[in-house]
Amino acid sequence: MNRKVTSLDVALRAGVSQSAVSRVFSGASASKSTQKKVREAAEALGYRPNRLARGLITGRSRIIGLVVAYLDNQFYPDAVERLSNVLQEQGYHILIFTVRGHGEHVEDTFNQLLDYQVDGIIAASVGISDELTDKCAAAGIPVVLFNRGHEGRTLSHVTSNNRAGAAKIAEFLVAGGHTRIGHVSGWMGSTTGVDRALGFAQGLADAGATLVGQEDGMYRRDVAAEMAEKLVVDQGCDALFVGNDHMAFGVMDHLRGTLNLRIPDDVSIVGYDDVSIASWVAYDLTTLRQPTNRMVSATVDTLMGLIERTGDTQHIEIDGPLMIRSSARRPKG
Amino acid sequence: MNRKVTSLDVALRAGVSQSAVSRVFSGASASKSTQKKVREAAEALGYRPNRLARGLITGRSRIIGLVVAYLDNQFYPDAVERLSNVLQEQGYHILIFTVRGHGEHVEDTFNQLLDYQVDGIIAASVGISDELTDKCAAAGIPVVLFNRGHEGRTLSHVTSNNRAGAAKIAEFLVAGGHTRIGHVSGWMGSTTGVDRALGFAQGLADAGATLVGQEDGMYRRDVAAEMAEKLVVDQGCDALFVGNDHMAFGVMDHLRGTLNLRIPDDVSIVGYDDVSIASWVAYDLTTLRQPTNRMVSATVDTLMGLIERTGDTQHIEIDGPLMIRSSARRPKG
DNA sequence: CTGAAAGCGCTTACAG
DNA sequence: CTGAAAGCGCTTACAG
Repeated sequence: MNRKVTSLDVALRAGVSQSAVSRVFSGASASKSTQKKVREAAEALGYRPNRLARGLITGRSRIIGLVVAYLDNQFYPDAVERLSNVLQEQGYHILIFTVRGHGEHVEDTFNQLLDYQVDGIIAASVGISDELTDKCAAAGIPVVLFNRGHEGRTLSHVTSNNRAGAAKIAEFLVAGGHTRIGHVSGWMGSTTGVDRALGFAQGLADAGATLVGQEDGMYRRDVAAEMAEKLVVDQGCDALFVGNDHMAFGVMDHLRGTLNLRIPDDVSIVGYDDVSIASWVAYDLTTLRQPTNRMVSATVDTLMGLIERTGDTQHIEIDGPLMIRSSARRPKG
Repeated sequence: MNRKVTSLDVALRAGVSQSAVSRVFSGASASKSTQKKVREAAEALGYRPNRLARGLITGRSRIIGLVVAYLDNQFYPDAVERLSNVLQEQGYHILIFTVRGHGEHVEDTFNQLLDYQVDGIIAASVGISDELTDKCAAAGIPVVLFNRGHEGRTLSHVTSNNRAGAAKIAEFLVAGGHTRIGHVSGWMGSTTGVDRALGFAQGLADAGATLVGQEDGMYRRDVAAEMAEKLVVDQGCDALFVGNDHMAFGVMDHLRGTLNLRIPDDVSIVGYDDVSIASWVAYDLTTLRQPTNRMVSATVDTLMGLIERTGDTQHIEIDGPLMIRSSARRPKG
């Protein structure tokens, strides 16, 4: 294994100074002839600038820390892929940290992220404490929450319009003629879970209906299935809004497979996210689509604005459409 | 935003030299009293060592580059999560690069990875050209292929035993009484696709059966569905081995949803991977389980051995069990 | 054990 | 435009 080739090696071969080499690769001014000599020497030697060294001096690592949980919920790998693509286009790369959903180790994770001198942090599906917010602020590292809101006004966040979306679902279910409507919520320790539950309740109220029951599905298939059974069997619900698609699939499997109920004949099911599985015929789930592409763009734009100090803290909510499929009874006419 | 706190700040406050601070944090020798003074000062100042600076001098970034495609196939996010967890335990972190499945941009991706001075590279579901292999070797960066083999002997790789696994499936299908057996293969441009096809053909031959037809599913749901239709409708297959679960779900959806066939009554379907969706009752897919945990451990162990120069190139194939569920007819008795 | 010094591979004022 | 020099925040021989 050969010694690493550095800018000095290139300089020697090209017959210019090391600074000249640096200038060529950092896009600073350099004459055509210097450019040419340097590029040829670099090519011959297989030289590429060391980004860590560059980062040390510029204070920009071009690394974005991404904290993510729930990778078994297809929404997240999909979002990670799109975030990665958009960030790569801008010359940034993702250092990924996986955590459990309910907030353990998040602090430790953030510390490690800061050690790596990331230029910014995207926290997907993870809540952030005030201390952590302060610490990042003190370190000058901008944070954007993806698919999670934040109580305070200090952190940027990008979500779909969870309240409006859930209200749309409520309206749809009532219009479908359902009278015993229940909600298997997302984890009520998350803003997303809370906002969807709030919006749903409000939507029902606006349509003159009431919620028969609500249980916390904890974003888990098994828990959601159990809660759905409680709502349907014990409380006689004939329609369920399930807080995300991932849980909704578990609910459908349990209702059909174990309880032998028909969907939507016996129970209507509506989810939230519109992950690609939702359109698979085995589920054909009616669900509110999260506008992932626009959420991703907004997240990256916000983060870049913060990093480059051209933008400010943003709280963005994007409306998504209801994807009407066959898992829930459709309104007549 | 405060200026970054450095080891010098800590040294000043603790009344020791900057080297002493460094020693405390790098675990080199330091007296109890120095340790104490430094830790207190660091705590008070909120100091944490800059890993980039450390990496510059040690030549170890503690970053592992992970190149991955097909994130819509649940096998990969699952593997990424486990790789990330195991690596994190060892003090490494993952810089993630997403690429398309069929090998474009892989070269560019690797270059960027090298720019970041990664200590090693894991390529999941990505093939590597010989030039790329050489380049990484020249840079002294070890590469381990995950879930892909490699023609040459120079690259380490970890897979399940694709041939044995596929042979096991062939045996199972023949024992189930099927006589018209087809294969929707994984992309034949990948070693995984090829090995499974080879093993399947061999398994059939060993069981005294022959393959009715084989089509390339390209690891895509839609393509696989189309090829399955060809095999079943045009060639009268009554059993299909589909090269991975992700395609198998697409095939099942198409067969049941569009062609109105019953599984396994009309057609038996067997997949490969045993992603968690496979056990969902909507599919209940008979499939060969990839031993993901062991593959991940083997991958990380191999990579660590290479990085620390304590280990050698490895070619590891791990056997996985056939998970018998209801998507394929079971042998009698 | 500990401090002063050199150096990792770059970027960036500063003169010329 | 270009080179010499300082410096980013660390680690690590080298003396003491």
